[in-house]
Amino acid sequence: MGRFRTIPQSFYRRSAELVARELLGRYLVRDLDGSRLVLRIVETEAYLGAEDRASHAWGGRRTRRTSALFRAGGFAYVYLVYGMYHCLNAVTGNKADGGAVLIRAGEAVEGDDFMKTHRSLTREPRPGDLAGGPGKLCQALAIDGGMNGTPLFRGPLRVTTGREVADSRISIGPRVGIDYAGEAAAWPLRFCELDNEEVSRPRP
DNA sequence: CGGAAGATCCACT
DNA sequence: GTGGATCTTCCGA
Repeated sequence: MGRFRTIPQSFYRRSAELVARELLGRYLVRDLDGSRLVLRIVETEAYLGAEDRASHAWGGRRTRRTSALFRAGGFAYVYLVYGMYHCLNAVTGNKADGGAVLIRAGEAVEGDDFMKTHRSLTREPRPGDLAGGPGKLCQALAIDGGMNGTPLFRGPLRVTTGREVADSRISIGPRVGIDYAGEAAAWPLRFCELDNEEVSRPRP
């Protein structure tokens, strides 16, 4: 039995809020060209689906872009933001729920040299440089739209067990970059490991 | 069919 | 702290 044991699909078939909290401390493993890159997840955000104005599934709208979001929990939802960066989500709940967890930041555990290359960093990485934000994280692991809809419970991009982060070590705050979402903008659905340097700005 | 906006990041002042 | 990059997607006309 290896160090990184893949988490089964059933883990994701629960509420986005719960999955977001419990993804902290788990490992995101990426197989690429015979190498293995591993990030420990330190920041997530839950998106609740139809009732959540910040969610791409708001109002139940289902478009070409968001179709993966309406699958059963456990699949990746990857989309392009601002024409330049990709964001990785884990779909949660049951089919057609529209819930998801945005994986916002991680700390490198294996393969940091590859991540550094993927991020086009020349100098020595400072805290947050490698994967301290959703766009950076996807660059570090070479994740793009081609991984949209792929399973996270098997295959070249997957989530594995890891030491659980205690409640007392989790800070909770409003989500980032969703000021347009009205009331939902204030909902406490962002989860970070307390005092972790890789967490993105603004630090809660 | 046009326009606006976006779950971001970086360089610059 | 501010603005620019960059382009797909979506909605309204």
